[in-house]
Amino acid sequence: MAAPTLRTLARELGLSRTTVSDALCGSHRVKAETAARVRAAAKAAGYERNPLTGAVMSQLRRSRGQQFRGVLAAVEIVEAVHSPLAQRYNDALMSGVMARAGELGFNVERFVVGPQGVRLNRLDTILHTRGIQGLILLPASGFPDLSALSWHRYTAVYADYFIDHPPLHCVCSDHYRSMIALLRELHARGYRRPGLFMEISLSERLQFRWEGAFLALQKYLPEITEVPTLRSRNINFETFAPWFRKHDPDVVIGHFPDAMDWMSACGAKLPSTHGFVCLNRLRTSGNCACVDLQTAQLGARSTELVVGQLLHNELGVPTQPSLTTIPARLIEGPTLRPRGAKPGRGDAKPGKVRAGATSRHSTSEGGEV
Amino acid sequence: MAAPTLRTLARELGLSRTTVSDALCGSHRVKAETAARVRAAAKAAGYERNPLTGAVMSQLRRSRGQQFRGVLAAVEIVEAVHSPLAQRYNDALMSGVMARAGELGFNVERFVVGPQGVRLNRLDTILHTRGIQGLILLPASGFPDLSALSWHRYTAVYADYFIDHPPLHCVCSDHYRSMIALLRELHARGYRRPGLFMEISLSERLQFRWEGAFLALQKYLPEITEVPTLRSRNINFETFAPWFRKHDPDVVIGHFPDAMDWMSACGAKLPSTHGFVCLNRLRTSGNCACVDLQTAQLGARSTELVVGQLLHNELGVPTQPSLTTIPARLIEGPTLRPRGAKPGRGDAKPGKVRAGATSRHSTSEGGEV
DNA sequence: ACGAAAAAATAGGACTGTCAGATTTCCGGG
DNA sequence: CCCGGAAATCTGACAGTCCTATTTTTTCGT
Repeated sequence: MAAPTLRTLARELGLSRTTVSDALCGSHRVKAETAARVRAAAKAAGYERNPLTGAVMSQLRRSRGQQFRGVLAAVEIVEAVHSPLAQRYNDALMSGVMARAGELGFNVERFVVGPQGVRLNRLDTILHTRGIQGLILLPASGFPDLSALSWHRYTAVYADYFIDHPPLHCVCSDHYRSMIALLRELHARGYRRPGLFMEISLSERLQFRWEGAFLALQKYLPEITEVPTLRSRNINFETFAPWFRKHDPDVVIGHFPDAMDWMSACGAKLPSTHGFVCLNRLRTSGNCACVDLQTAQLGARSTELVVGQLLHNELGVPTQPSLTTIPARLIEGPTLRPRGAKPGRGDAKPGKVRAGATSRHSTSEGGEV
Repeated sequence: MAAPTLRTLARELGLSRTTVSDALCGSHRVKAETAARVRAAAKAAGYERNPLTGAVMSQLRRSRGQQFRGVLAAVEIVEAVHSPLAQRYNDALMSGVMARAGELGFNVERFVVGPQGVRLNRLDTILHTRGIQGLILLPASGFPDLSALSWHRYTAVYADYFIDHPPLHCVCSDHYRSMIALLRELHARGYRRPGLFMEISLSERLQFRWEGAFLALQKYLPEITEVPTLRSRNINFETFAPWFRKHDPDVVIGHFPDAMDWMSACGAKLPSTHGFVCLNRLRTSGNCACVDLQTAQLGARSTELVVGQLLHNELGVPTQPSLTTIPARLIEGPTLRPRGAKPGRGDAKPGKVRAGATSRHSTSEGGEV
């Protein structure tokens, strides 16, 4: 006897194929009693749905007609005040989200949760009544808890490193790899005493990824003089200057562009005697070399993930959350000497990558930082 | 305007959809003149046939709706000999790939590229004639170059950290975060002198992620005594014993289970005086605590990514490659004392996590390692 | 030159599972 | 008894293929 199909099964049961399909997918549109009956019959008949056909049919049915496919929610969780930087970061993310969502046929609506916006259970209601199923959660300070939402109705991505309530897929910049690539590039330009300053709160938030990569590569790059990291709760001229004067790094890496002034005040000339790289482009005003975290790309990829799951009807919390990362890019600026230029001081040799295993890495990842 | 389909095109041309389909497939059943006319119209209308739908329909028609499945290729690139460990790793990946592929309606075929298998351009031909479009590339040693394949025909994922020829999406274990979580867990169990040994080649391959996380957390965990990492081209008893005797770590972390013997030979008792964690479960024989890299999950996620792109007809090299990671898990074993147990030596205090920011991390990521 | 048979070209039907929208069934209140 | 609304169920349309049916064209013997 031939393998049973949806239609065969439906005829046997005296139901329509749709009802059978819905019943087997656990749709709420079917009466529980009927669904049970269908499942029993399917099991008895040895029916197995063809998942590939199902996927093809699904996208077929959806793509029919006009372009508009639905609405995504961009959810911002604001506990207290929102720093201007966080706001700029979220705006950059959103530009990527909107662009890709538009390409994929979705509209995006922004919601703010917290004291200044709606409460969580109110959001749940709004999303439900509006029929919104796809959520993009913008980075929140601390450890946001969204477990109160009815997750069986939504599919979501958190645009930051980690969320545990509930454990969702995350999308974030690849800080670790970016630091590795940055140091390799600086090394190739002849810098031999890279120094890193870092506020402890920032470092903790990223699980020390900037610093971990920095510490590891200090050990592995050839001819490096290890400059200890300046680690502090509060980085300002008073904490920076003694560290800079004592260890005299030939290139300084850190989050605050103010460091350029501090370096100058200590007698450094940029870029002739010393270099500087800011770790976040959004903090700069375009007057120094910096790392572009590719924020818009992150937003775009987040959107792709959510839409992909939406189109396959994958709602709820994922069984195994994953983290998707995108490498950052080095933006050139007047605070770094280019490749091949002569170092400004005697203790470093002209920038040429040494042969060996590391140089192969350097070649393969040279374009990005 | 909606995307043109076979039927729209046929109506425009005043032909039946069958004729159009045959014409586009270059069937001899259609008059050459008609075929040319159809191809011109298809190009003008921007018609693109959905190959996956085509495959589904074809098999559906032939096999009377039996269980049709698409096909994915799992490609193994073997330069010379394949170490037993690499083989076991790939097999574990494959089990995850096969399982998820089955759920999604795909069969998987394994191909071996290299001296022992087919050449790259031969693979290209095979995949083309078989109509295979989805590729899962298993980890290869070194820096594999697959740019010779006709990438406009395929969508692929590399199941390792990085590939640049061509730059594809990658899926890999999150070694960095796993080390962070592992150290937090060891700290919570009262260990205060963690020591890491690492072969340089291994470390380089992973871009020092194990070590980077280790170095960073040594700085940030409270009450830690920093034990320098044992770093060597070749780790054996002769290199291990002096390091172990000199620094006396209270828990040793590394890839080789042999270290347990070396520790015993130096007078250590596991787990009463010292602990040990192997960094790769596949290297152990189940007699020690170890880190499970979640290999099957990685295979599953890789498959999801490839299938997702296939269903959306997204072929070719991605515009922006991304890296997807999954955290590893700590597997308990007789070489670690449990949480709350008393340390075996006087220099460490009972295992209680200190209050503060780090403890929140520890709580939120405690389950995984 | 004509008609029948052969050949070539094109058209039709059936097949899968899904989803939006239509239709039917059910139930309580007026 | 009927109306309104909700719940449950059904209908139709959709993709590309391939086998078969139908139409059109060509061939060829008389």
